[in-house]
Amino acid sequence: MGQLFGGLYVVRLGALKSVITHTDGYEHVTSFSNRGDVLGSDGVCDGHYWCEAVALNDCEVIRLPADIIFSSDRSSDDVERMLYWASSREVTREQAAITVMHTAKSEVRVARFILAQSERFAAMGCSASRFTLPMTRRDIGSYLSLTLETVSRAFSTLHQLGIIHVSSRDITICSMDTLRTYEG
Amino acid sequence: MGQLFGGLYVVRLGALKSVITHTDGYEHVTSFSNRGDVLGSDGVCDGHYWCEAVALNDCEVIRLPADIIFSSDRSSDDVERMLYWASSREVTREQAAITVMHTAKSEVRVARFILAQSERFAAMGCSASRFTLPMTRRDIGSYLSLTLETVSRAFSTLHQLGIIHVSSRDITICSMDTLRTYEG
DNA sequence: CGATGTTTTGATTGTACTCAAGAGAAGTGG
DNA sequence: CCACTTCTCTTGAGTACAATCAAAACATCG
Repeated sequence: MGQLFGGLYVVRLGALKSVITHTDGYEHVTSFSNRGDVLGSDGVCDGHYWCEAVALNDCEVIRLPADIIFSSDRSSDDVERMLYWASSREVTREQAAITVMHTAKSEVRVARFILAQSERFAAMGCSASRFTLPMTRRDIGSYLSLTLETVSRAFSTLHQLGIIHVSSRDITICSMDTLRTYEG
Repeated sequence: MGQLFGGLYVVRLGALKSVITHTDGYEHVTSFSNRGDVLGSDGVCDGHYWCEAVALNDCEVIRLPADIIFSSDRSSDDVERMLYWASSREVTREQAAITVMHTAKSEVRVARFILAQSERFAAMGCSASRFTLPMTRRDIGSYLSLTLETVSRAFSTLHQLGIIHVSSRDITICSMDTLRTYEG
């Protein structure tokens, strides 16, 4: 965080979280990254990274040096295109996160979060209905602007409603449709 | 909103708000813009504008066409630099907004908001301690993720504490230091 | 095994939302 | 100029929700 922009990073394996530490010590999780995601596009604008990436498990990350990305000969047009695409997706997710934060009920936020995770696992070729979350309840809470207790309670409620099955970080979605249409 | 990117816009006079309308009809005010601010940098990434700008009073806005900004000859380096600078500032403000949204108490959020407005008026050469807000309580609420009633109550509380003087949209900051250090 | 971190659950509290009503400001047309 | 409408703003009362404090079960790791 605050470091000079040195390039982009592509996640090849594992999961990470992006964290912004504010001056008052408060830490906010801004995003979770899986295989195929691009990290570091937050450093493109003014040449400094805004957030810090923390591995949630064993990771493998590939670095794309800045000079390759911004080479003056136009041999790297595809890289540049990818960069724009990545930062565009970042904006989309940020906006979506803000929307979710406004959605009143904590259970709905958590339901949407589980759904989003499910879709990302599916996109990686894994099961959409059974997966193990790589992050803690505290991380989820920070990401959704909730306390870890509230997140835990939301998981329990969704479990009791028979929508999902929860065993610590192992999640099984019992009724995908109910989860999708869940509005409290 | 959703329109093809056609360039950037510089505010020459007046005040505007940027609004994102979500699919469920919910409107969220993402920023307020004054003289000197740049609008439209949200459309750079994927070629479509994400939000809509609404004038809060009589405005004068200058358009910088896209082809001038992205001209292949490097005669427009200063424009390009301004573009990056503007989008960088956008990110900064967005991050700051997220932080403020996490600050628990509504009165603190409103206090910070008043302070930010004061600084922006000062930057425009106007008085930092006496100004008229161009936006409604509802707009402020949307921006700070509060209801208009809560915003109104926060103004009243800060008034009763003798920190500011409020008469509808006319604000007078009585004790700048107290406002700056206000933490509830 | 002890130590540390994570998760769950309970009880209580506080804050902001909701609903509601009225006052004030601003603009429209007779 | 004055009703009339339409916004905006304020204030009150009650409620709902998530935060907080607290404790115990569970997991992970050296």
